[in-house]
Amino acid sequence: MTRNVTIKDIAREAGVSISTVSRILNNAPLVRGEKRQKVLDVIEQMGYEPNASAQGLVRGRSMTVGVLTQDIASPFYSEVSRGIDVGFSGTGYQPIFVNGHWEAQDEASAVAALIRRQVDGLIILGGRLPEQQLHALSERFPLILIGRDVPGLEHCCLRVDDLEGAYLATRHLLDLGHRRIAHLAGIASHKDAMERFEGYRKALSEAGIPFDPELVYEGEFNEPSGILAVERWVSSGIHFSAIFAANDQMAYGARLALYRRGIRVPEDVSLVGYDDLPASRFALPPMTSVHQPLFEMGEIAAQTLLTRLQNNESEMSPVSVTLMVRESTRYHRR
Amino acid sequence: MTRNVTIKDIAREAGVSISTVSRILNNAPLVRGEKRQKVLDVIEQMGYEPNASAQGLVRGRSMTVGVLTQDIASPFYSEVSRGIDVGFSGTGYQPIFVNGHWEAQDEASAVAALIRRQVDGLIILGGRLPEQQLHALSERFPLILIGRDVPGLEHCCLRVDDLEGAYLATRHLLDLGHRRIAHLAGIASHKDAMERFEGYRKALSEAGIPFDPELVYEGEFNEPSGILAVERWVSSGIHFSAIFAANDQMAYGARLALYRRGIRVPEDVSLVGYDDLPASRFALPPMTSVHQPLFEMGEIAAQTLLTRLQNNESEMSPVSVTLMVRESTRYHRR
DNA sequence: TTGTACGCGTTATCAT
DNA sequence: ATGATAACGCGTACAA
Repeated sequence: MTRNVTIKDIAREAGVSISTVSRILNNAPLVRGEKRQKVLDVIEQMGYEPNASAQGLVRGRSMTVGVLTQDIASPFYSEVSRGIDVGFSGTGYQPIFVNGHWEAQDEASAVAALIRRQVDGLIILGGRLPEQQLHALSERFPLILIGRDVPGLEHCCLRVDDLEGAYLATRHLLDLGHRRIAHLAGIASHKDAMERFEGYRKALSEAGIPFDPELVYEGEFNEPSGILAVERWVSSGIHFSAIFAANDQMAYGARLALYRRGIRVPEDVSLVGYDDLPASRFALPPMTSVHQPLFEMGEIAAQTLLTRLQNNESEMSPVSVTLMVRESTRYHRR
Repeated sequence: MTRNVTIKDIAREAGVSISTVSRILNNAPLVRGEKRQKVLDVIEQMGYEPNASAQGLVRGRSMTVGVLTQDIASPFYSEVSRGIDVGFSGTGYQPIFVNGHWEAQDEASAVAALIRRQVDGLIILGGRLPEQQLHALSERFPLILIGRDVPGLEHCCLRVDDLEGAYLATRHLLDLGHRRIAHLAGIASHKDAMERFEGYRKALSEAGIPFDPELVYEGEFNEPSGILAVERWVSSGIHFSAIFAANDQMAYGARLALYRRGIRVPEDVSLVGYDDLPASRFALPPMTSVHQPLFEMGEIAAQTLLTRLQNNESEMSPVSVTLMVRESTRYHRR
């Protein structure tokens, strides 16, 4: 509606040239004290804010970074996003969040939108963009990949050891005496889902327990999948004393289905999730889960990108997973 | 790293002038078919993307809208954000999300950042910006306010009737025969918290039940508050057969505290939440809650802003709340 | 110490 | 049908 105030307006009002105003704004050293104060007053009074587009155009840097997430409303991504947000706050860089919905098509157009907006760097969470495109992107600007593992882009990838996390979870159940451990797997095309599956199998085989495909259900990383899995197992008469879910949301669904069947947790069945979402601390009972430092991962991604934007090399601090043992798991009496 | 491809590059490569390229990009009608194809090929091959900053500068519109939320990771805000995101997808407008953390200071600087980025419109969710500043903002560009009720800006405010929602919830419990209904209130400085409190009192007084301040606990809209409230009530020997929480997160905390005390839901105590977060459908037991159409509110906000950006007047469709009755509430036997 | 003038990439208004 | 050119708001090399 109202036109924005420009440097030219300030200059006219203060009776100086635009370059003087510009210099004051960028606090260059050579400006007379008196005139300086006058101009600052006018800026304050007129409510001037510099035009970032124009600044970006002339400086060649937009001071924005793009963040491609897959689902803005998923508790998983929003924790990471919060870390990214905090990591950039006060740095002058503004993160712009866009959604890819796990569709290479959507992701590509979202990235195109970011490029049009001249982002200086890019953080990508998960997704299905072809590796070739990721390589191309890393040529254009600093790139951070979370939850992907791309050959040749190792220095860009912030990875957590999903196999290790799943191994820890399964091992924990084994140590408690469980032998029939069901696995609520994630979407097969997601790399992390497959690695968690691998970790599960690794722990099993180490313990000398034969793998039973009947105990595996491929879910979609959401609550209804967990319900369906339990329904399937129970109605098929498949026995199990524990469930390891590839993420917390599926575990929540499984928890509800068990409740409906009158199967108690942890008295009858132990339950382990993955992600350790904030809600898991308040689940009934508080749920054992593999903790990924989501918030910290966001912060690390932001900080690493930041140093690379300043043309400094930097290693990416590795992050490790830990098993948060709570009350949804207990000893299995033979 | 690599410089971006510009129109000038395309023009040189295709052997035409920059105005021709620009015309083709904006599909102006008057371009020769042969030359046109040649240019399109070059654009495709060089991977050109228009510079949105430059476009914004000359057009006076940045095609971005600002969204000021308070906490990017809260399930409440992320549902609304998702609606906003969907509402703008495919419109050419790009929403930029920033966080205010419920601090007028942070909010003001976040808004300033958005103004520097030349947003064409603004959506503000909650927050504590002084009404005077909101008025000033509404002078600059189309403004939508969610969860606030500012005198003089009624046409900008997307409100849900919090008093009505709380009334419905409390009334539901009264209809089930409950007489001692505890209220887990929200932060007193939040308008919606106070309205929910009012709705609770209104239902009570209509039913001829005297208000008992002992039954009210002021929480902070998070899970630990719910735990503390129940601890306080139970340890003080205060009797109640139902709890109405001013949001779902506090209800989750209360649920856990009841569980720890061996108090069953709904057999011993009925529990009603507010917000109807996605997780409430999968709570143990699935939780009765006041549903606000968060996603739809985001969509409505986006659509309304969109039409106003095109200088069309538009009323804001009102949204209504509904009580989702699930399994955490049941009849109270006298 | 301060002002003038150019260029960033794009669109739009002129000529041609 | 196409090409030169003036803006848009800002930073900065250069001139004064």
